[in-house]
Amino acid sequence: MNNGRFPISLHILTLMASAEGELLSSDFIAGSININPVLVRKEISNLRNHGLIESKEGKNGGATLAKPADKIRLSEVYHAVQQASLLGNSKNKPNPDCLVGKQINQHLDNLYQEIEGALLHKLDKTSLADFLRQFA
Amino acid sequence: MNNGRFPISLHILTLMASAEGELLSSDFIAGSININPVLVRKEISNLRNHGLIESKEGKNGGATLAKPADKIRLSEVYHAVQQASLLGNSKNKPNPDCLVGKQINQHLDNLYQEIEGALLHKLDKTSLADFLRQFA
DNA sequence: TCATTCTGTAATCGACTTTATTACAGTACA
DNA sequence: TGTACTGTAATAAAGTCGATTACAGAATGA
Repeated sequence: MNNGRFPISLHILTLMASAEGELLSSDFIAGSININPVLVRKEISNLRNHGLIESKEGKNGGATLAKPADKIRLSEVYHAVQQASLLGNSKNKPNPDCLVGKQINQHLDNLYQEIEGALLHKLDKTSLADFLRQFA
Repeated sequence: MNNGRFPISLHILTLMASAEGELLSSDFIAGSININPVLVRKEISNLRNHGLIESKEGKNGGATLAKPADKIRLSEVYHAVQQASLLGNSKNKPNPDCLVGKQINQHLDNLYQEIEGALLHKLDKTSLADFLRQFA
């Protein structure tokens, strides 16, 4: 997956969960994460496409959660930002004349799928509300 | 983690497991993975530092497993190549004046540690010999 | 001894990816 | 109708990854 995006998306969602329905501007969020506001808007756009966030344009606009924080699983966040395989698909084209090379990608894929299953199981057990609750 | 290295290291180790004690040259291995031999030697160097491989310099040199394939857990391979956090530590320095920003890295770290635990549990159950056994 | 065939390692380059930045159209509000 | 936002494209800057070159050192065997 695109490593840097998960923490950013989770940060955004955590801020919104703590704001309890208030609309947050991309500038405000960017100030908390300490990144560029355009990047925040891009992530918000992605999270919106995945049904986690609603946003409003224009003056006094901003974004907020599309559903209660206890209804958002961290596995959904993972799915929203996940692009590539977890441990990295070898983009190499191994030698097909080699017994190991010929089959390894298939076996790697199987292994990744198992591992990702374990990871998603964990993430599925934690809601955004659970995550927020840790903050003192 | 450095995504691309896990499959490469596992490929190397799988070749060695299938070669049963024979010394394999970096050129031969590179030919199976279809990457540059220098990269192979770098990975071998790393795996050697982690006690998984032994190598011999000079003519007719090469590398072989340092212990039987059924004594090598895939979790060891993961540890050998793992550098960064699984889901990616935000390298951002969040705003310390923000309640969420101030604490989020700590909570992200905790979350990652939990998830990584689940992942390692899976990888710990498979040995290199198990992995090789899948190859027809 | 000495040419050969390897490993080990550093250094550099190019390709690719990621993030920051600039720019600007569109929308809502007061 | 000015202001404060979002949405999005385009470009630039920075960082990362793999390939490649280069070369010293080690083991072998003729």
